Amino acid sequence: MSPSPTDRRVRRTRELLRSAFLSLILEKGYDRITVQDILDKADVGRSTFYAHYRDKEDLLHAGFEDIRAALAAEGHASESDAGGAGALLEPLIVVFTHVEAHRRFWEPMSRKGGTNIIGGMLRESVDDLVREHLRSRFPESAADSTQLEPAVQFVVGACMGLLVWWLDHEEVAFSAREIHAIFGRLATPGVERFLATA
Amino acid sequence: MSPSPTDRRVRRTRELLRSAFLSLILEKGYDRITVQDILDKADVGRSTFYAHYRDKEDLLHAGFEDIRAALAAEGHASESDAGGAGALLEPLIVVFTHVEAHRRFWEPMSRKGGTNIIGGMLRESVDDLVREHLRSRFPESAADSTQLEPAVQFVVGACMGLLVWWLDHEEVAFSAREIHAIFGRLATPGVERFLATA
DNA sequence: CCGATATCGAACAACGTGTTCGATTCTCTG
DNA sequence: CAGAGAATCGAACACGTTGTTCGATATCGG
Repeated sequence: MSPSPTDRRVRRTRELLRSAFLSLILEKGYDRITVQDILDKADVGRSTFYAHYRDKEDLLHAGFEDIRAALAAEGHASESDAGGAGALLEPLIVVFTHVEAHRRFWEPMSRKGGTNIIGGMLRESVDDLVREHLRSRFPESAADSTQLEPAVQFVVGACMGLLVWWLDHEEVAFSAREIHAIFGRLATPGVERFLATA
Repeated sequence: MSPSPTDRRVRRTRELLRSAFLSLILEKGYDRITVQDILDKADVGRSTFYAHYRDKEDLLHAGFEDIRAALAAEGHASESDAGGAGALLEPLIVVFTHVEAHRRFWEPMSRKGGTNIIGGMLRESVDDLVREHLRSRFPESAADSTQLEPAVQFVVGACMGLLVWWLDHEEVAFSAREIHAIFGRLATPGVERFLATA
């Protein structure tokens, strides 16, 4: 993806920007961050920023690659562990544990107003995970995308719905395992029935 | 909500702004609209706009009240029709038919980048609908909000997921009734099991 | 050491926002 | 229908943000 640049200055600059951006997200949320904020905190010249990234969102995408890759990897691991044995949707536990571990980062996702970019990126990862998982579990149904896709969108939407609510209500204090169990109980029966009848 | 103003000028101005705004949404999507765009199309003075609305979003909310009310009303009607008899989640058909009827308006909701405000407003309506419906169907479970809420968020998320996908893929060509049926098949079993065991 | 390259930083143009205020026009009421 | 009150106009303004440019300077890799 990003073939580590040879020049030390480039590495330095990108690292400064990336970490400044991250801490700003934790501190005030993505929407309220201004390019100037990033410049100040990273102590990097304005023109330098635009020499590396097109804009704020570009920087976000670049920085998000790590998280995305990590999630996908965990997903695959959990996938092959379970083989085809475990409960349907069991592999999605990685999403919940991941979000639990990076709660501070993902919390802004649930903010009512403003852009949903951060949530959108998590959604993409979940989307990939779910689609691949369902495809491998129901090879016959998977051929017909008007059969598989609705199920995928249904599961992803439901999952994101629960995630956002979970993040937004710290007082609820479910563990990742608990909320995932609830998700499983709610989603599994319908999805199984829907896709089993190929 | 908005106690129809007595002064004709006020009514006129608000109507001009509202309809200009709506046609702009249809034409270029919420995000790309500028206050100046609205002013030009409505042929209204700048200061006049700010005399009525705090900003773009305020205008959106005001204009959205109609849709919101309509949806809630349809929901209630469909609710009492079914009594407690019909299939669980049957009343949600109104959401799908509504979106189908106003496809042009809701389509921007599925745009990847940018704000999700429009979708958020639809979500709020669906949220109300679902919560009230589930509450009336499962009075015992409803008492415990850690029981009811996850189910609500699950259903709303799943519904929105399907809606967005549906809007985004005109080529799929499901009717409102069909997509709602799919939704029902996917959601009903899990929700019923989850909430029945009070 | 040196040529190439990255960074700096100030200045700039463009755009969007929201406010102000005096002049003008319209409406409701008595 | 007159006139007090209220709404509208519109231009100007201050402000913040964005993305670009360019010459001077610092730093790198070979």
